[in-house]
Amino acid sequence: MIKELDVIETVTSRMTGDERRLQILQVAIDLFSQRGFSGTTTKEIARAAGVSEAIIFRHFANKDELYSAILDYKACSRTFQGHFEEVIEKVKAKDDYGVFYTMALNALDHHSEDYGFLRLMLHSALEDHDLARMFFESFITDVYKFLGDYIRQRQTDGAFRQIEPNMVVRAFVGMFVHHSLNNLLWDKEQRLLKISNEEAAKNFTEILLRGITTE
Amino acid sequence: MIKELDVIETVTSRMTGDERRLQILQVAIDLFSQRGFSGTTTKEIARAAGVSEAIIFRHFANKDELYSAILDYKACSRTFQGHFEEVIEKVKAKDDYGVFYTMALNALDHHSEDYGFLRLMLHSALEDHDLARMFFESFITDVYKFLGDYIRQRQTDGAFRQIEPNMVVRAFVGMFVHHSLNNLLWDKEQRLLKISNEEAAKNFTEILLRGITTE
DNA sequence: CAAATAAGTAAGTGCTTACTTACTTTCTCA
DNA sequence: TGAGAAAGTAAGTAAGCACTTACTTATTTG
Repeated sequence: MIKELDVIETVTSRMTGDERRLQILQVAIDLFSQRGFSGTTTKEIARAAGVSEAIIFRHFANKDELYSAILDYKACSRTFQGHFEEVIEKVKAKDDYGVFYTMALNALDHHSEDYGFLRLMLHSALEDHDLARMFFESFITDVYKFLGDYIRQRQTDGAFRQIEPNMVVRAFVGMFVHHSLNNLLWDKEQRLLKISNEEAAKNFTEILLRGITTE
Repeated sequence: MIKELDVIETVTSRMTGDERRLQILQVAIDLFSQRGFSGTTTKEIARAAGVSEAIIFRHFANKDELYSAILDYKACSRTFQGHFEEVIEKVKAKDDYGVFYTMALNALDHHSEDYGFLRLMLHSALEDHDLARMFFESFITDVYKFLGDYIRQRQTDGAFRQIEPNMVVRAFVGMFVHHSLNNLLWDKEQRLLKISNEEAAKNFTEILLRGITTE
């Protein structure tokens, strides 16, 4: 009996400030990604976090600051980081297939395991929020620089045709981002194209590489 | 003096029911595409249409019906239709470059001249509204069928490699849709890649065709 | 162990929202 | 030309919104 009470007390026991703050933030991220900023009420967030509305405003001055806090959170937790490491080896080895395949597969896997992230980015981009701007500045530009540099190098090697490198990146990124977006937004049952991420990455990479290598 | 009054009266004169209904609808489409459904108030719509809020509810039973009416409007005005006609000639001539180039250029031009349309579709897809479903059913599936059939045919001709045709469509559509989305959402100043629609369509088509033709 | 501190709540506040009512102005045509 | 229909409005209403206040409970610590 005492044990059961203990368990309940543990489960139900109050959190420290930081714990609660983080939990509210995660709940908010989840809800914002589903319904967007203006589509989510503070009442809903409170309910989902299992607390009263007032404690949300103890941790965040207002609703906007809640949105802004996601920025720091995402910037620190760096979902974006560490995505290149695996690819860098392939770059050093000038393994064209490896570079593009790994890049695509990593992205596709990340998208399918955290599809809330894509939704959050789309919402914040449509709402013209800083979160989208930061994502662009800190990640998209990096991808273009990273892949662009590789393509430039392989062009001077004579391995790739002379095309504007960023054009090539745009084409390639487009393939797998559109694929994820398609499965997330329009064709959730994947009626048009049901395929594993590996298969998709393989096909995209093959199409691109044949498309840009010198014959 | 009388003339000036006349002009003012003409400009300010009351509309017929149908005219007003249509105008409200167009104003609503514009605002929904900017701010989304839950981010737009009926008061804002009324203000933008230059009428009192009450007349919105004379024409549309509630805010939801306003959203639904866009469905019929867009379905009738068929922004989607007539996009294939130009391509059909190229298909008949088995002009591979023409087919894909025209397809891409048409889409890119359409996106850049009506970028509100893309925003509206994204919003409604994120909000899981019927509008997005209809767009998918009536247009996206058509594109996949149309291009997919062409690819299948050219595969039996021995001109294209054996790849899942819808995979090829996904890759190609991805290139130009992502390009438009990128310019619309993340890189409005086109800092990463400033290029004409013609140039983009040309490059995308070349990459794809080299990627899928038999060597 | 008591006092300070921090986590928590119930019940509000005033403002905004979608939507209505009761009334006025303009147009149309018998 | 005048009555009826349709376009329009001003001024609401109740519910919902972001946010606050005044107070209660639990946890830490000198």
